[in-house]
Amino acid sequence: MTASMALTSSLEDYLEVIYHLIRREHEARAKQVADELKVKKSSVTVALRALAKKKLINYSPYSDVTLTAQGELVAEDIVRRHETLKEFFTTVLAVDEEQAEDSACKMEHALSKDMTERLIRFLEFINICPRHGTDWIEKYHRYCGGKQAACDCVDCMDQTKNKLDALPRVKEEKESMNALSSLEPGQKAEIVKITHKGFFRRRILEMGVTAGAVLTVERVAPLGDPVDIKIRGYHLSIRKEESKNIMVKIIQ
Amino acid sequence: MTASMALTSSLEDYLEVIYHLIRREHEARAKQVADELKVKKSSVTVALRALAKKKLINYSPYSDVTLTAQGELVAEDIVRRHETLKEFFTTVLAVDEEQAEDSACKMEHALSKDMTERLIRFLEFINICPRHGTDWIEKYHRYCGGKQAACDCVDCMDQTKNKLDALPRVKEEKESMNALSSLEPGQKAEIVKITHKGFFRRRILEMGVTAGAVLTVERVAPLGDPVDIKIRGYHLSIRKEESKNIMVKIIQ
DNA sequence: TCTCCTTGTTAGAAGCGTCTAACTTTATAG
DNA sequence: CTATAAAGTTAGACGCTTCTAACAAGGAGA
Ligand SMILES: [Mn+2]
Ligand SMILES: [Mn+2]
Ligand SMILES: [Mn+2]
Ligand SMILES: [Mn+2]
Repeated sequence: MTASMALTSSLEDYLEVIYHLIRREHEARAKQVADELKVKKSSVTVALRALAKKKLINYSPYSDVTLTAQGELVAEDIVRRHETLKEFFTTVLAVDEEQAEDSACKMEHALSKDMTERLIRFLEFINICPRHGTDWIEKYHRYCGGKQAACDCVDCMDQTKNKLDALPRVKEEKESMNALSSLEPGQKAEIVKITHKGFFRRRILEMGVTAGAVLTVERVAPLGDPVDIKIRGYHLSIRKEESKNIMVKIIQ
Repeated sequence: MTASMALTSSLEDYLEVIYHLIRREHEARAKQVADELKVKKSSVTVALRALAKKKLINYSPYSDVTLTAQGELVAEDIVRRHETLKEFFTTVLAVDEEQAEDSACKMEHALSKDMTERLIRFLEFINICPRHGTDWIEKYHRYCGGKQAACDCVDCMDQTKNKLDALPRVKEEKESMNALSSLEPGQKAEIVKITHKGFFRRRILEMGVTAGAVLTVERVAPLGDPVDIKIRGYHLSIRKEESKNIMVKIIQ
């Protein structure tokens, strides 16, 4: 509405890969996008510019890519379509992982909102329905494998009825990655990524502030500036501005 | 193997439309292809050249298009994928005709041989299995419609077992269109299409040999030349060469 | 601080599929 | 047989996606 027609299949795929990279690797770099999609780096540059123009990613040359709020929504939608198709292919058609993945990623671009929801409902139904359950789909697979003409309907009513509470809706549980600046005194966290560049990056790396290191927040000054932390036995004072670029994962 | 990599989605769609036009209208003309695919005539010309280069159609400028043996096979394959997907969408997901058609035609290009067969087996299974039959899928539709949490499993074993012989595999029954030259004396047929051009076409049209007219073969001379027919009350003698270009549908 | 390797960008090209505009061929109706 | 309409083709263009080749930036180690 504000801008930008629907995405092309190609751009959807770029966005999807960026989404996964951020989830998996904590950052999306052009090289990785290129590798995933098996295209050359220069093609990625073009695509990134297109996605940025549509306000789906934050992109400036030489720096890594993040998703805008809009981009996040669109990416989640694409992934949903992808996953839904893939689940149908693997659990119902018993297609192997690789082909399911492959076909899903080609077809996802043509799966409407409505059909996605219907397909999800269908997959749910297969899992939930107490009469046919997983068992039913297994019968189908046997029917495919052997030449058995139809199913051997004897054990029917005595099927598990308590499969209802086992319905495995994937809950996505977002990777909890925060900026150090957002922590409260007393909290413990593991450093995941330092997004600083140049001089300051080198300085804090030298002081032991590296990915994987565990820190504890000691004190936070009134307006959040500075933040005192304990790391590798030392005490360290970091300015708020700088602590925003240190990404951590909270530890209980 | 002999030539030509896999077709692009676009070319598959052109081929598919040509196939349907020949079945439905007895000939495929560029204009109709353009209308079906909602593209301009000039785009069709380009596509036809591409398909001809791949030896899937017989094409020469200004004349109508036919499928080669190869093209027929490929087209049938495309249609099979299309129909399979569409059937899944309509009968299982209960998607409306138009959207099913639309999505099927976009996704068909990414459905492998293997997956098509699996999907066909799945649709068969749903129809055949004596335990769940059509009823099962109807339950699914009710489950979608109302908020009913699962199905009401009471009438189970006593389901129709004789649905096996009602399995509705579409048998395709090819439209029987023959050349007049292939008929035996005594046979009756309706004229479907006259593929002659120019002078001769005008002449026989004037004599009442027009699409829709019904004729009876009276005599066929020793080597098939000439063929005597009765049409609109008149008798007519047509040379064998010329009767090859008069397409008819046999009437019992 | 300097050097070199990796990562990223730019420029220019190509293939595909489509379009518009102008032209040619074929069919049809007097 | 001729005039006109319809169908088909050609030429030139554009957008999208990708590529290759050459160049630029950034970072890690000497
Ligand atoms: Mn995809
Ligand atoms: Mn995908
Ligand atoms: Mn299609
Ligand atoms: Mn189709």
